[in-house]
Amino acid sequence: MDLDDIDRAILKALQNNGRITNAELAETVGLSPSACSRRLDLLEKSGVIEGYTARISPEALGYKMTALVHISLSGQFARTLAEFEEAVRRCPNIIVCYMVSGQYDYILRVAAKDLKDYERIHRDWLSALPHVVQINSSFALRPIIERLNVDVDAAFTAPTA
Amino acid sequence: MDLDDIDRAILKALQNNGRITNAELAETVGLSPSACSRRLDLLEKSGVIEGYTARISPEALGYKMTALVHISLSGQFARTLAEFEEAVRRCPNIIVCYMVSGQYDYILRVAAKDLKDYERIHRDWLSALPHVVQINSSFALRPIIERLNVDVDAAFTAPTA
DNA sequence: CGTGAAAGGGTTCACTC
DNA sequence: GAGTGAACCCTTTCACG
Repeated sequence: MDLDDIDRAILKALQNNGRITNAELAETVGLSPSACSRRLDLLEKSGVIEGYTARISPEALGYKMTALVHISLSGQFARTLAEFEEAVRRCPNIIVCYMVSGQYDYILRVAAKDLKDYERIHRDWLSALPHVVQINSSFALRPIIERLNVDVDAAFTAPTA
Repeated sequence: MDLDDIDRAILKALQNNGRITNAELAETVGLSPSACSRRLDLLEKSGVIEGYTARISPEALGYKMTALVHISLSGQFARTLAEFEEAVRRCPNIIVCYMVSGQYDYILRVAAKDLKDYERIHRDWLSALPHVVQINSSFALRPIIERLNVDVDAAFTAPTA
C-alpha cells in the first residue's frame, strides 16, 4: 500500500497515542473527521496498522528481570525447528524469539519476576525445550531503549543508500 | 499498586485491543461504564498502563530486516557508558538496546530496510558509536514471537518459585 | 478524494447507595 | 467502591462537491 504524507502523520500520531480520538487525529493531521476516519479504516484493513495495544508496565506485573538467551539446536531440519518453535510458543515468559544467523540458532528475550523466578523458568521451560544443545543466558542490567517499531518519520527521511 | 481480578481483566482486554471503547470494556469485565472508567483512570495515572500505541507493520514502512547486534566497549566508566548510550538514542534504527551481563556490554535490535540499508546504518551509525571495540551483527531470519509484554494472566497464575 | 450534517452511540459528570 | 441518568461530545455514514 502506498502511503502519503497524511497517512504517515496518522501513523505517527497513533504510534504516540493509540487511543487518540478520530476527531483529535483529524485535527492533528489537518483533515476533516470523516476523511480521517476513512483513511484510518484503509490503514487498518490493509494491514499497515496491525492492531492497538496498551503498554503495561512490566514492574506493575512483578517483572523486574529481562534475560537474553542464546540457544543452539542439534540440527536445522524443518521438523527440529518446528518442534522447538512450538514449545517456545507455549512459554508465556518468552516475549521475543528470533531465529538468527551466526553462532547461535535462536535469540530469546525472557521476562522473569526475579532471579528465583528465572531459575524456575530455566529449569521448567528453557531446559525442557526440545533439541537444545546449548543455552547461554545473559541479563539486561538496564534497558536503554525499548521501542515497538522504528519511528514513522525515519522510515521516509532516511537516505535510500 | 494492588491489582485485583477486575483490574487484570481490564489490562488483558486492553493488551488485546488498545482501542476498545470504555463501554465494551465495561461489558467485557462485567462492570458499569462509569466504574470501569474510574478504574481505567487509576491504572493510567498510577503508571500501570504506560500508554497506548498502534502496532504498525514494519514491512509497510519498508523494514524487511532485523539485525541483532552485540557490542563491547573499551571500558565501563560511567562517562563511557553515558556517551555511548546518548549516541545510541540518536539512531532511529536502533529499536531496542539493553546493557547486559556476560561476554558483551550491549545487545541492540536494529531495523533496516534491506542489506544495503543495513550497510549504511552500520557505517554511519554503529561504527560511529563512541568507545566501541567490538561489533558482532547477526540477522533475524524469522521472527517466531514478538510480544510487547508478558501475558497479564501469566503474571498471576505462575508459581512463585 | 474531501466536506458537511444527522443519527446513533460513548464518555463523563454529579448523585446515590 | 459501584450503579444511574443526563448532557455533551465523538464516530459513522451518506449525499454532495
